Amino acid sequence: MSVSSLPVKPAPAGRALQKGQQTKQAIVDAALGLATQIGLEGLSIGVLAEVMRMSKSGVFAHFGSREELQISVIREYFNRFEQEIFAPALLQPKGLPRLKTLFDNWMKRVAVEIQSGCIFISGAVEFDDRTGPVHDALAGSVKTWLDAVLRAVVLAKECGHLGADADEQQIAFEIHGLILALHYEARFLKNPGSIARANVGFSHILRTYGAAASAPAAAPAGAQRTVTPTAV
Amino acid sequence: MSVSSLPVKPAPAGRALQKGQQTKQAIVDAALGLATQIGLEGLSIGVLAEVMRMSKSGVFAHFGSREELQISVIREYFNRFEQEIFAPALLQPKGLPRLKTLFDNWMKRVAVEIQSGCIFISGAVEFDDRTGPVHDALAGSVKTWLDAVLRAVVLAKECGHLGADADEQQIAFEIHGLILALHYEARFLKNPGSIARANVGFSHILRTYGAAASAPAAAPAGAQRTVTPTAV
DNA sequence: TGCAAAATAGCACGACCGTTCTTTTATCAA
DNA sequence: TTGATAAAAGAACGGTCGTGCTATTTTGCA
Repeated sequence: MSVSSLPVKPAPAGRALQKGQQTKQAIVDAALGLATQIGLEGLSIGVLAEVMRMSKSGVFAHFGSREELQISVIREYFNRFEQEIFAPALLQPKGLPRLKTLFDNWMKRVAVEIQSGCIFISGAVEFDDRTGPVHDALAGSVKTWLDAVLRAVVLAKECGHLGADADEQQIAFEIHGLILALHYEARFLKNPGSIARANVGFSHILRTYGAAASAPAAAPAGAQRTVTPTAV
Repeated sequence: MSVSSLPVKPAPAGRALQKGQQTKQAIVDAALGLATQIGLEGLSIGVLAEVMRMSKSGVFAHFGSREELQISVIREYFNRFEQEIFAPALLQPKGLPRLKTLFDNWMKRVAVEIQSGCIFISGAVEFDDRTGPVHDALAGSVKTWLDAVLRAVVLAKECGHLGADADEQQIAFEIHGLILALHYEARFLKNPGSIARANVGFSHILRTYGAAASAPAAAPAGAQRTVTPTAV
């Protein structure tokens, strides 16, 4: 049976359904704005409808369930994350330049999120012992992102920009810790100077694991080490 | 007017009100158990009453408001934190021994909280842009605790166990980051090996900021540094 | 044992939640 | 302009929430 023989072919084939997708995108935008502030769990269809100046059922119809709305928000957040942080870093050459750009862009984003919040962090707390599609969507996005960071570290090591004995997972872990501490201390405790401390911490990591920092093979622990400035 | 001339003096002066305080403590215990899993916001009087096999109003009467219940939970959590982590560390001599004990006990606690959750972390996310008495109680407890960590670092530096140019706030910040990364990656992402990475990170911090790691005064950045084993 | 007071239960309230169903309005191609 | 269809609104549902009120039970001292 050829496709063209189907009854009338409901017209809007290539053409987008225009209005519908358009307001749906607007709803997701607004929902993301709310979710960053009050969390994915705090996000309610009622207040979202109020913000959108729509009826609850009007908003609801676009998603069919609250979970689907939350997943849409996660996807949108991930896309922006990728676009603002990851994509520009890929334009940099592999190795330290790319890793530094990645961290810098991440820091810029978090600096904004000190005011607005980060759903990768709040969501981790909200869904850490829950199962279901929302948890999976969130965990998947976070893992994809952290894997991208890890890959940047691995490439930097392969380029010889990090010590041959550097543990890539360890480095990624410590970088993640700096970001989390920044978010915690700046957003919750309102501690000034947190941004500077995260940056200093990153330069410490580069110094500790920098290529020239590797001790000669089989050197006893605590042997003298040469530490390069790593051109920060 | 003498005290004894007051009307009958409602008896239970020195004597505790026994039963009331007793069940209240039991309620707080149960509430803490729930709050670590589902958060302070997720904590509801209804399910708490169910767990306690009491009526909602029976539970409610002990606190007068949900906020007071949450604050009681925060206080209880802080007390346990102090008792399990901080008090034993004070038995150690100032300097590195005490700092290490503090970190080790903290790690032990977090290792448990990978299953049960930590309200200093989940609460920070839930109350980071909210005001009121619950936020204040939580922020106060966290600040007190982080200040205790900072003081341990300061003492270690004063004892000469850390480099003279070591930034105490920076060290405390990086330690906090390790704990947060551990909690995030182990509890939410179920990444194995996170505990080891936090421990390795801590020994890196001690190595980086260790007393012998201090470069001679006014040495140019990137000058040779001697790194001691720091006797881990 | 008796009795005041404390502790707990029972019930109802208003508010908000996600969701379903039905009806009205807006869209867009023919 | 018409008419099928998508989009949005409206109203209602069962549910849970925190909280206030009034009874009932329990406690602990005289």
